[in-house]
Amino acid sequence: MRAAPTILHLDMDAFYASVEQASKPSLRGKAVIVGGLGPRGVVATASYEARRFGVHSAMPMAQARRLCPNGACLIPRFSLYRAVSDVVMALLRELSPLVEPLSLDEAFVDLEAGGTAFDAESALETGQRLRAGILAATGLSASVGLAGSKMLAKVASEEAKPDGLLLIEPGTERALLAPMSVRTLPGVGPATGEHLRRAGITTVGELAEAGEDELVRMVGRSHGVGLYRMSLGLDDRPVVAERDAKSVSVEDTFDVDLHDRVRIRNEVQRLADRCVHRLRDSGHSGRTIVLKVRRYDFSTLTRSETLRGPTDDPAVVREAAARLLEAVDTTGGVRLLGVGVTGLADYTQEDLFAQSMAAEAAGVGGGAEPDAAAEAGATGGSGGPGGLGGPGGPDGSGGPGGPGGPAEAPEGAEPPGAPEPAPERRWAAGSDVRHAVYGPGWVQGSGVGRVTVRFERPGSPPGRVRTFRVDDPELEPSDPLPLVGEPAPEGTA
DNA sequence: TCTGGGGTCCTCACCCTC
DNA sequence: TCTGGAGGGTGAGGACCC
Repeated sequence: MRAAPTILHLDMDAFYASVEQASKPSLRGKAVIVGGLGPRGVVATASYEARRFGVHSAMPMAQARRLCPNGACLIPRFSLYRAVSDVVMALLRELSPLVEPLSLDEAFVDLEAGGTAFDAESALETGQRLRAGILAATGLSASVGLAGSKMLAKVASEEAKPDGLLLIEPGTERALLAPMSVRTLPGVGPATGEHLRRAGITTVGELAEAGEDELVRMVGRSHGVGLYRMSLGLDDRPVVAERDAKSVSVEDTFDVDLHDRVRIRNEVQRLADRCVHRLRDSGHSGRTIVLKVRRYDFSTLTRSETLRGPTDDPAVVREAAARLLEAVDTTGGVRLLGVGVTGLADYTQEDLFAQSMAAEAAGVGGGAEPDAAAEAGATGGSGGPGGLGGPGGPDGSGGPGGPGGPAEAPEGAEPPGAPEPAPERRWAAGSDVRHAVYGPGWVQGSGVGRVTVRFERPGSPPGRVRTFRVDDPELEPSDPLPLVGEPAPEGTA
């Protein structure tokens, strides 16, 4: 165990919701819920004001709305969160070269490696300075945990929330951890927590008393040994600055279950293309293609296929995904589809020989019916128009919550040859806009051909609300404004 | 009105090779 | 030649995290 508490864990408080409150002055001090707004959306983050109503992450958005009917429900704006996160991570890198980001709003820092702290006193000073720096640079509060290991530093920041700092002195770990819930420990989720609870173990102290052998018997070798060590406060995992990605995947949950086999095939192709796009963006190729299907009853299955060599060829990934789909029974409906690539290589040179061998081995182009044939025969295995029955035909539009996921068109109703009418502009709640006359603002709500915009910006007083037709030519989507640094011009709001 | 998206890691089963 | 075990690769699923 480390002698000095020089591992720092940073956790931004209710990050997405705090960014929204900072960027939308009228929401400060109010309940804000960020997440998917579609019928199957879930909460990504809730402000502390919303948490008082019982709203929390991963809760279905519909339930959150019931608990907190007056809360502002907004779609996430990842580009803005990423920009704010970049500012925070840059501050961390001034403290040490060893910064391990866990997500946009969390990171470990090895202060000793950076020479910024060597004992409790210097660590505390560094932590306070960091929190002040983050507040000045972003306007946001952060919680900091300091300890001799990653696990304890994370526990400390959790205890310090919100807007606090806590240092765990060496030697006090076991006493501090003992009364805490086993769920405090990383790696103990609902399933393991329930498993342990049934064995009469609910606290970290009871975990330590159970002993390593008993824990290994209960939850397996790897997990058992790790749990026992953590229950004693032992954790020697180093802070790792660079981690190689191991997989790339994309998935979509549909507002309404898909039944039509042709539509399902098309969605898989679309996902395969998106996945390859992401794969190429990251400079990787990959060898194993994974298809994920979540059925109407929430049961999830995966099918995978390993090629002879890595690929980033969209056609190869599409074909593999299509082959995998053929082996999956989708009768009853599909709520989610996903395509992923694992076994990543950091080179992208196409090994055509490997691909052709793999395709041959799998029977593609070698006499088995090609996918094009399936494409042409629109009946597939779904029994033709019977697939239309489905879930009672809700329109799936759900008002203004459009971009939450792919909206389900009426199945089997392919677009006719007639020219398509111009699609109605959709304004997602929370998204940034700019009006030619009133300037920057954000969408407060939209429906029945109208969109309501609040005109305010970071640093301005709470702004006025105005309503426009959704097709108002003077209203345009815009990029988010920075939270700090751009003074609000006179006359705003 | 139930349950997102993008990941990592672990376990187990099965097959094949040595 | 047969058999058993070790070990790697692959495929599938579960748990967990943010």
